[in-house]
Amino acid sequence: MSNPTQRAAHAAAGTPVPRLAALPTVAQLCQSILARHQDTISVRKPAIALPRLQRILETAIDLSNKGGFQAMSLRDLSRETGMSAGGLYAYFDSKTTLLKMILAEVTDLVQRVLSDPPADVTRDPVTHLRWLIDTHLRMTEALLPWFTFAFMEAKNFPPAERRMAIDSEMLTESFFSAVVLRGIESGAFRPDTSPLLPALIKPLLQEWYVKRAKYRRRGITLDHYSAEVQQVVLRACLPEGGPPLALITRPPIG
Amino acid sequence: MSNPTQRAAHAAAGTPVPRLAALPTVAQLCQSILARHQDTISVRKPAIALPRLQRILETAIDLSNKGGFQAMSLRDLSRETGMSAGGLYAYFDSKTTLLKMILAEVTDLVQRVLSDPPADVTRDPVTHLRWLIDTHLRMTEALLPWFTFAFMEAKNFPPAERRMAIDSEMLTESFFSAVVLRGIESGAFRPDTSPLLPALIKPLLQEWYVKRAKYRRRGITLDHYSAEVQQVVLRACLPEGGPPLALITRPPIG
DNA sequence: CCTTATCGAGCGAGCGTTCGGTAGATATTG
DNA sequence: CAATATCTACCGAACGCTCGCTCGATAAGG
Repeated sequence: MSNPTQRAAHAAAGTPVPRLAALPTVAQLCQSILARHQDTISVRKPAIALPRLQRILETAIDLSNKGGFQAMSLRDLSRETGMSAGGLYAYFDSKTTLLKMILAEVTDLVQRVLSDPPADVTRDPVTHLRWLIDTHLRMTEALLPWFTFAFMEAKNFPPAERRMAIDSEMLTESFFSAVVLRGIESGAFRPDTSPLLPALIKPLLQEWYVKRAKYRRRGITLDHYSAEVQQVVLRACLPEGGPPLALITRPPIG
Repeated sequence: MSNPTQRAAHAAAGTPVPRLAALPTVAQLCQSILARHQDTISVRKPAIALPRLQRILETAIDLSNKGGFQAMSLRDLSRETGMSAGGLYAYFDSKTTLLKMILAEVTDLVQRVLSDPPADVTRDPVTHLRWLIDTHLRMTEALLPWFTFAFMEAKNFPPAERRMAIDSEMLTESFFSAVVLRGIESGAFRPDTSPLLPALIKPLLQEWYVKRAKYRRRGITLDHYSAEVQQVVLRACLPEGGPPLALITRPPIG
């Protein structure tokens, strides 16, 4: 597959990527949403508001993920949550607000997680790039319904929210852009690395959660998928004669 | 960027990819739809039916592409086409049928075009793979609103249509799979080429028409994008030491 | 007993769809 | 070739229904 010389060179590229910091739980996301919407949520006691809000959001996401947000009626949501139509309106003032709650939280989460890499990751661009890819994949895996929702609904937005979704995407791309640029400057990446590469990474990451069922059916694990995407991306930007990329995989979680 | 030895090797990989056969015009697509739905379209004279149907479909696609198919009411469509609500129903028997008309035509088109490569393209896997990528991109570019529609609406389908969309996607992937496999067998591609690679190509092609506005804003041309995707894909499956991939571009149309 | 949280019937608007009606083109007839 | 009959393509008001949302009534806890 590769000669020993290649195997010896660029050994750093084979180093395991550190695991991402602990992701927030769904309850923590809901707490954040609750805090952000104090003025529109009329229920005051957190002990009551938090579990109710969580149930509403999770149910709304579930219902939306089959058939779309528009197709989910508040009667559906009422039946499925066990709350009345009026009761729901203690937690949001319009159906659109409900959508914005979820979306804002997801985009905020992406920014928070990707902008906070462990110190030892940022030392070299190869590790940093691999960390970004792997972390994004693991984050979407852990909160799959939330990201599926965000992806599926972002397209049919009123202009204001659409703009928010676009900005969020640009931000994600900018994380990849920055690392690729740094890699080129430091000589770790080939100088003729395509400036389009950062834009091409995003759809490869989205593919994982958008087509999740397909990869589950085929028995592809997250570790496997992550390694393959890292491989494709690194082959596009690393100089030739590097280490055998097939060996680049993440250590099992533990 | 690359040494002369590399430049000499695998010269075939730098050969221009033949252009795709002429794509159908929108009028031809509508004619095909008209033929396929003779029994549900009650207007008999083609001289009347064809331009009307085309106006209806193009308007429906346009309206759907801002806000989604569900959000487009038949009153909107009626106003925008200048036809009455009842008049529209001479061309489809339900709103869902309208959607199916467009979708079936798009998936059929993909199959027809991708399964019919020029003879000289199929000789070697590298050229064939590049032709598939380039042709898919050019097809979606030529019929951008149709593909945007198909992509955006495929998600929120009733089970039967959803299955159709999935099958269509699998078919597209199978074109890439077949070529990659043939390339591995013939020794043109590295034997450890990821079996996931064909699945990863699709999102890179979708990216072009889904985010068309973004690339237009950045001044990225189709030729440029096509070349970059070819580069990323080929780097993932070609053995090292091949020709300088940056030189692989398509000849200008003309 | 007042505050807080929830209920659920009901409102107006808008949806996809239908259907009786009609103008104009086309065919038939004497 | 005029007169009549038929048909074609379309109109648009109206129907039944579901939607997001409201609001007065009600229940529960301190």
